[in-house]
Amino acid sequence: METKKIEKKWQKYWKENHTFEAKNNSTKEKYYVLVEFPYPSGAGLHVGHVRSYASLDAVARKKRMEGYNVLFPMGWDAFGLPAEEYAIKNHVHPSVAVKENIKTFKGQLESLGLSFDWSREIATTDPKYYKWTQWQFLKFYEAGLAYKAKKTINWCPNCKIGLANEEVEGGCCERCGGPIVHKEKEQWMLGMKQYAERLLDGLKDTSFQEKTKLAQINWIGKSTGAEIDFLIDDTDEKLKVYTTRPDTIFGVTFMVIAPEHPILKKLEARILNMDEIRAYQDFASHKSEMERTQLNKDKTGVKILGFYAINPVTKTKIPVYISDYVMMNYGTGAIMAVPAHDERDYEFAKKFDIPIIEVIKGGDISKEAYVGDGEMVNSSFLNGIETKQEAIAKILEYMDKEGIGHPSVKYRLQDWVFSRQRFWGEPIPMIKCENCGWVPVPYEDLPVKLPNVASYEPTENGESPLADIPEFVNCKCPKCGNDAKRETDTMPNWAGSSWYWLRYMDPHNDKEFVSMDALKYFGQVDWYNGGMEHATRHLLYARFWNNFLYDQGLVPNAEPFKLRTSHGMILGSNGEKMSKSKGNVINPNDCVNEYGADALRVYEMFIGDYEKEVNWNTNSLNGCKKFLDRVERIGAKLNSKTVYSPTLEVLINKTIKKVTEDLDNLKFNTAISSLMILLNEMEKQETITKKDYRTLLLLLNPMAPHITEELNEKYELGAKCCESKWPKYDDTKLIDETVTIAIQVNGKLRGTIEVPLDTTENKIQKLALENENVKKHTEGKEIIKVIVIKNKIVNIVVK
RNA sequence: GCGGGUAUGGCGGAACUGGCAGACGCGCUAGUCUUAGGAACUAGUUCUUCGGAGUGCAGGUUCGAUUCCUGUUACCCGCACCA
Repeated sequence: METKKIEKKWQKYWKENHTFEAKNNSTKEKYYVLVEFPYPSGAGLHVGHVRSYASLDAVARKKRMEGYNVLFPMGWDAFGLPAEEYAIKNHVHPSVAVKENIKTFKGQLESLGLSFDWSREIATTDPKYYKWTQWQFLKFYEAGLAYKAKKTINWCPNCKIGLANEEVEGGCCERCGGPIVHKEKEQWMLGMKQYAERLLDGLKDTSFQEKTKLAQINWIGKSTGAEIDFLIDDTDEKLKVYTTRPDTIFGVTFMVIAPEHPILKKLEARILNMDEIRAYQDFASHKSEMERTQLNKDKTGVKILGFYAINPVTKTKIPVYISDYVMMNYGTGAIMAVPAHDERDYEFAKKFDIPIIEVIKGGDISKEAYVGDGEMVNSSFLNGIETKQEAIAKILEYMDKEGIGHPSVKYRLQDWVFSRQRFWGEPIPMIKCENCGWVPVPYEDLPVKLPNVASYEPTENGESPLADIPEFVNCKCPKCGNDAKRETDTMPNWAGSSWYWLRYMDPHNDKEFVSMDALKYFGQVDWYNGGMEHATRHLLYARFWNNFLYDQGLVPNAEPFKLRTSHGMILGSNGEKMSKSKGNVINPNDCVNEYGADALRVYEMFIGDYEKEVNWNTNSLNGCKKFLDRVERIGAKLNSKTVYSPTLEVLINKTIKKVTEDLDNLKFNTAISSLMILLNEMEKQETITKKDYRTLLLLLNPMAPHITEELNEKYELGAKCCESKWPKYDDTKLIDETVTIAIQVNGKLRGTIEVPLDTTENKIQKLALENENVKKHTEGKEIIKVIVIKNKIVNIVVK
């Protein structure tokens, strides 16, 4: 039978027999394998998806054979801009395009024979799904963690959309690449910052790959320092600063506050150069994020005339500047500047001709700021202290006693901007009432559905297109019954993916977002694989969300994922990222048509180190096809015996061990190469036994599920592979009876000898010295030492 | 600037806990069979002046280093005026 028919045949069999459906009330131990669900783009499946799905499919299939009740689900992360843009152009509801795309994607995934449990398929755009996304938003709201705030946000003037920090790349919009500006806007926020420490700490309870943990730690950006109050002269007003170096307080010669700092408003009456300040504020806000970060060497700012700050330790008057190198959204939006020991402060001081006081010995402050450690000077009671830790401890003790400062911890992580001014997202289920303020949509009224309309363009003032739809906007206040208006912002793309793995556990439940029974049984995701590009954003949002649900008693574990792994990208054969414009895109469909799904799967697992990016190579795909053809052809050598061939027994046992371990350790490439080695050896035999062949097929089945089932059936070797037990190896049969021992002279290989296993060291040494070639290299030389490592190597040291 | 990673044949990559570097595959070469082959099979394939030399480079530890240590270079990724 030809490949295509075989593959269709087995795909049909699995579907009709519900072979891969996980059971919710199983007595078996569960194993939850999760791959990131795709955004169903019009372009269809990418070979990169296949790499991840095929590899984790092999894991899932093997775990099933090992006796686990495996949950391996798939769904669609289908909200997002492309569908909306398509809708704007063609005036069709985005759900229409999404439906089409899902159909294409699903067909492609099915043609690969991936063992997803399709009975649990979900889509974030399905009202039955986003009802519960909205429901969970209300939980955040009730807990005080969802709030509306006027925020200086990252605004993309091109997309007319507010972006989270996570969506800004180098000052540019991640989507359109255009520059980001700052804009004040009322936005729904989720209080993620409060969870910073938890998110940091929770990493200890996961076995994420180290690089993923580090990316998260970096992103959360914890820093330990102190908050110190500087009084403003002639007032009770305080300027609170955050610093990691309170020990340098005697070196403070000026202060800098962010241009948006509220104290400017408060002390407006005293400020003599308010015009100049306003002009600078204006200049800073119109500067794009790009300019603000990239031209970072050139410091700008304005000295505030009209008040001073008082150094709480030295009681000296200190001038205050505004400058955009201080950010309002980090720390307190104000810093104490120590130009002698901070590069940025140094540059600013040089530019504005501010004095520089050295308080730590070791550098040359006429040339640059010295940021290293050293002896404290010009610092009153700190003088003479040699280490940073000691100096910080002493000054903090002093500050605490005097009530002027205290230790403080800050995080880079910000609250999550949860509003988007877009149509194609989950409506935020809130209602604004003149009398009652913000009122949540009652639970029984969920979901707040997206309406059917003709135009999907954002409004000119940047509001969601929903704002232009009176039938959607106008409603009654659930509390007082008066006329009210619906929130027209929608949730960000990350919302639906922040809990989807939970819904898979109980996808058809219309009473609860997931039943507690299902949650308790399936617990955490055992193995979650996805792209490295999601190591910070998606993974942090998801962990935050799950930690919150845990605090609400809604899920039984704080951390959602035990293990997180990432696959490397697949690049075009020219080493560049696959893209239409470069003409190097490989379509998985074409590969399946020409080589078969099994060959594509095996190739993508064999292609190289799973975690590294790799160039596509169609020749190599063909090589994998040839391997499968050889597996098929060797069936002709079958004899009727049901034990292992003695000549193959050790190798088969070794191969079982290797494949078993490799599939658990992301080493898909060497798992396959070990099967190739086994096949090579089988081809050298006159005949092979049924047991030899069946073991090969069972081991290969997770990678190449169709052809192995077919051959297993054809030669009547036993139960269906997918319904059989994973082969076990015999520890006592892993070692060959003879070993080859290398003989070195002065560390250089001069010969090898074959000896029975566990030959004594004396005997080996004797044999080694008798070796002809070895003699040649030892003749006339003094043998100083002979090192014999049993079963391995001999090294003869001569002079 | 900070944090992390990588470096092995023509190519993708193997190598357990320090013990025969280059497994496995691609490509290439020669041959067999064929009307033909971009099929299949067989043999070979790190370089070499045939002494040796070889895992980015320079050292070190060791009987022995791709593996451990010190220094260094290149490239890749993440974060970045974060106080």
